[in-house]
Amino acid sequence: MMFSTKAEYGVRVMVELARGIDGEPVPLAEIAARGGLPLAYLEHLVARLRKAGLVDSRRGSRGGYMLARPAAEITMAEIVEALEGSIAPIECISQGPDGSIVCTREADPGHVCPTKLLWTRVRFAIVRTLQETTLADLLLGVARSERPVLAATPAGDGATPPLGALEPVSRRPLASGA
Amino acid sequence: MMFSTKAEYGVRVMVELARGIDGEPVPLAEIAARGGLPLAYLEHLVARLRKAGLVDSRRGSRGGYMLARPAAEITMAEIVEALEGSIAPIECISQGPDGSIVCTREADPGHVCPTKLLWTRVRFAIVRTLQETTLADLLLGVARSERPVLAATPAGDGATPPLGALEPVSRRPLASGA
DNA sequence: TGATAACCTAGCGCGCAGGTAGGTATTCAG
DNA sequence: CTGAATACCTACCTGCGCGCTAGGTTATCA
Repeated sequence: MMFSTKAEYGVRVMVELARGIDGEPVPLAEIAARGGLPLAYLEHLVARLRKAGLVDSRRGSRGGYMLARPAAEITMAEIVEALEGSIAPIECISQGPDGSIVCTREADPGHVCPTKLLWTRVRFAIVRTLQETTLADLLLGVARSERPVLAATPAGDGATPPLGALEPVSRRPLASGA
Repeated sequence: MMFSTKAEYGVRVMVELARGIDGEPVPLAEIAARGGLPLAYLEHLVARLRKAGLVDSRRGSRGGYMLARPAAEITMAEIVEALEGSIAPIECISQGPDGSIVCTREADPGHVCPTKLLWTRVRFAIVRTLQETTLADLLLGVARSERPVLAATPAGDGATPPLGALEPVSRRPLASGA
């Protein structure tokens, strides 16, 4: 609904690569078959990942793809942005060349867009989460598989609409080294 | 890109309503004209807002829309959800009837989807941000630049550190040359 | 009584996500 | 050397939902 299948499939591909034996490339066909995903489509996605320097490839027989870096040093932000392009919650909010957040409808310098604050916050929340989660985190989450996920909806709070159960972000790895 | 114009326009409408004189309805045509937005389209959006109990209406001459509650008691989460439906970062993640987060591709009880953790986190980050921001916050932000709840302070706009500064995607291979 | 504005239902175009198709280049096993 | 396996590339297709329009019917006020 918000991110496309590019991000969804792409992250799955990266997880599969992270699971492979170190140094041994994983053929894309294997990943496609295992996940029930269209191979030809994955090829497009993995091409972007390669251009972004997230995966390396080996051609020919016994070839395939492998992570360009250790899983702990690859953040979801890198993966998602390589696939989806610059992250923006809505059309009118984007990131200028200098890194500043600009609002399309805020042409007049005098006029301040009241909604800019909201979308800036939302964008930051998303980006931060994507950056704080590494590929290694996803693998760990699977290893310690059956966590007691809290399924309680705090609907008692009159003002709060139906919201989901959530898992706390417990770790914050994010070594700033890239 | 992620939220549609429904959310964008809808929030703008709500801001305009919040600016109106208390008790005096604001005609939608006025909001449309002021924001340069298509009136007929806004009618659809405001209909959803009304069904969600966020706005009240008065028909006929001198009619219009007004907030159903004080601006400080209306969260962005309510607005966005009324317009966009249940908030989910991607297709395969949705909220079950019991409030728990379910993953479409995770049918097998034995098999744990490794990417579920990521999207659950992302969803939570978005929802929390939307809930922590009220309509009144946006008005205040316009009146005076206030420190946001999250450290997302865009006050200087240069305040997007390497952390928040995702490299723009280097490849635009679209080249759909006519 | 006429103007104003909410309210309702139906439809439409077109961009694009999501996927196919078919080819070429490279590497390995035997 | 040959053929299979695999990455890599370019082009094309297609359904559908977003964003918007159209044209009506009620309700309310001056």
